[in-house]
Amino acid sequence: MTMARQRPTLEAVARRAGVSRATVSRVVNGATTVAGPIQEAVRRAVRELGYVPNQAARALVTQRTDSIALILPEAATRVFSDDQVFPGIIRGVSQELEAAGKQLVLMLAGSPAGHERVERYVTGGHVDGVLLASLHGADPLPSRIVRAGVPVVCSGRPLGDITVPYVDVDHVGGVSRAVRHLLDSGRQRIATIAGPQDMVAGIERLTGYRRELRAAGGHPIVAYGDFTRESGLLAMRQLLDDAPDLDAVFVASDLMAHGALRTLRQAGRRVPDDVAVIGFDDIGMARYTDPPLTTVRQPIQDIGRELTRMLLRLTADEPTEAPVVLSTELVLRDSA
Amino acid sequence: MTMARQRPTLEAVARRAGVSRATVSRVVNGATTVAGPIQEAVRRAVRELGYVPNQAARALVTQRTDSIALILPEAATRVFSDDQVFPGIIRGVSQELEAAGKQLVLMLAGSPAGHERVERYVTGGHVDGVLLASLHGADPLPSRIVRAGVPVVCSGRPLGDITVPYVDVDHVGGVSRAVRHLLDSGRQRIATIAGPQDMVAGIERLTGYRRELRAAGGHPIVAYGDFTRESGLLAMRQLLDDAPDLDAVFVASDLMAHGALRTLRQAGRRVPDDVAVIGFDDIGMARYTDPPLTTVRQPIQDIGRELTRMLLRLTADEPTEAPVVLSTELVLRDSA
DNA sequence: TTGTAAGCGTTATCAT
DNA sequence: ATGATAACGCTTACAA
Repeated sequence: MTMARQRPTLEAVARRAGVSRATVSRVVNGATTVAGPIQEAVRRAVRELGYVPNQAARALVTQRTDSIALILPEAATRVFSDDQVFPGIIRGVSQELEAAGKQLVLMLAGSPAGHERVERYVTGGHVDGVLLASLHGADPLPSRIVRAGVPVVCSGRPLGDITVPYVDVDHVGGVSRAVRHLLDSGRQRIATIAGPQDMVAGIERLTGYRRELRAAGGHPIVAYGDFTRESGLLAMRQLLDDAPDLDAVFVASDLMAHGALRTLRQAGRRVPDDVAVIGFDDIGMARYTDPPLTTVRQPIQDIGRELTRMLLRLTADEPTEAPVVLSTELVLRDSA
Repeated sequence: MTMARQRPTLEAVARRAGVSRATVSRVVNGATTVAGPIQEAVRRAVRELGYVPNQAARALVTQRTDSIALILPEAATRVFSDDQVFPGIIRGVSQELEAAGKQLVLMLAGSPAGHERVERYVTGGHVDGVLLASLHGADPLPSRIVRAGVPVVCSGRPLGDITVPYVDVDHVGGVSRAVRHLLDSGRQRIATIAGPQDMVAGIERLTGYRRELRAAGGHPIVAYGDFTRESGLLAMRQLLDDAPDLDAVFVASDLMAHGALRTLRQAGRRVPDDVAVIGFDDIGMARYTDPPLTTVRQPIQDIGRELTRMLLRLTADEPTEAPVVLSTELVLRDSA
């Protein structure tokens, strides 16, 4: 039943329609220079034979594949958690790609082996360009891909290599505003739950906290998480241990903030009365926590869109792109 | 900076190493028939030039791409929710594919346009085979892809076309056990929150409930959800409205069960004392609900692995595969 | 407007 | 063991 039938080629269609291969190619690719009746005949032959162009052959000559890879150097479990940041980016990317008629190819690369295979895949010419998000440390992947002549755009400033075009958000500015808000509302002992320090987002948000606090003569109190809810829950416990007198905490992601909220409740601290909490991201969930979360909003979906637009320009051979930094905004709800 | 340098070809490597293209090809593909020193020279040339084989050219002649598509006809938001079923399948698929040295290409197709592009992509020869999950209604996609000569395996029996190989779980058996357990523990008014009726999983689980209940002379009480937590929450409300005297509910997914639990608490019903609850899936979260959820376990990751093994056999031209049905098991925790 | 023919970068089949 | 050379299926000058 499956019967892997020989796929019909241009040649076959041409014979059936009684024209040349070139003409069939023209019709298939929507050229306007083909006479009406002949177009009709070709289309019929295509339909009857169930012809679909062989992409490998087409790519070989055009040097284009009309698809774009989005690489996430993360394990499946991580990407598909309830952290709505990845989905937001993916949605933005999908939208722009859809509009451009390009296909999105999503690739996860948790393991080192996966990392390598992904590199071979994209440098092997399977895609016209690459979007890279959630980079850890000074990952050599971006510069490797660039060196292979494949256009790349990163989400978040890449740590090692500054020459790769990227889209990022104003982490420091957003965090500063958050900490200042805490300060302005009279908080004295402001702690933070920082993100992983091998990722720009983690680093920058901690920098923003430190900078603003120092400017106010405050004393940093830091615990670290990895952007997961569980890690936020744990980090908050540690914070409570280290500094039982804290009265505010800036948490580097909403998901971690959610975990922190749980710990605070278990510890009998009222939010925001005893402890004010501010998150970062403004994912959908932030409205539904108890109490609703005050947070630094980053335009997640716009990141995906901007990334994609930049990459499409790059693949269209437009000149090198300057980094784009999107702005963040403090969203006041009830937790601070 | 980006300088889309001409990618070096086999030809270039051959010239540099002072050998023929054929020899380079042999070395690159790990043939053992090449003399040591020559191998060395070729490898050096490859390194110096940064040569990477052009996959389009290779695919054109070998008719293989060494990559497999996993298509999810769902929007990004849906796939990347906190329903851990998708990730589980993806993880299983990744494992098997990794072992086989094949690349996973994940494709989401929420919109009709996306649907069509995905079809063109896979029938265009970008991949050696296709895994299809989360099919809705009598989606023509599987048979279309089969007709194009590309091997396909579906997760869940496809609704329209029975001729496509698939892997599924014993929904009916699992649900029967769950309902029987409820009956055996003396429950009298057993309701259900069913899944979407355009998906096998939704249909079969409802069938299991109906069948078992009817056998016991019971009276079905049904509300419908779409496998999301929110829909479970709503459906439970409706159930409480329709049948305030219910004392048990079988919910067709753990995520919906989680929503239902919330509604029950809000309504002041104690679980399991007033109302017993049984879910389906046994995702990680099921241990952490309050109370921990009794549920029908399906081996999610194994589904992914089995799917992949089956597809790999198919692409290796082994004969048509009979459907595989994995068994389910009732996991007793505290909610029933 | 249509056809002819030259590649695109590999692999694979022959010879040598 | 190595090298010519013919495909693979398509696009695209260039001719007609």
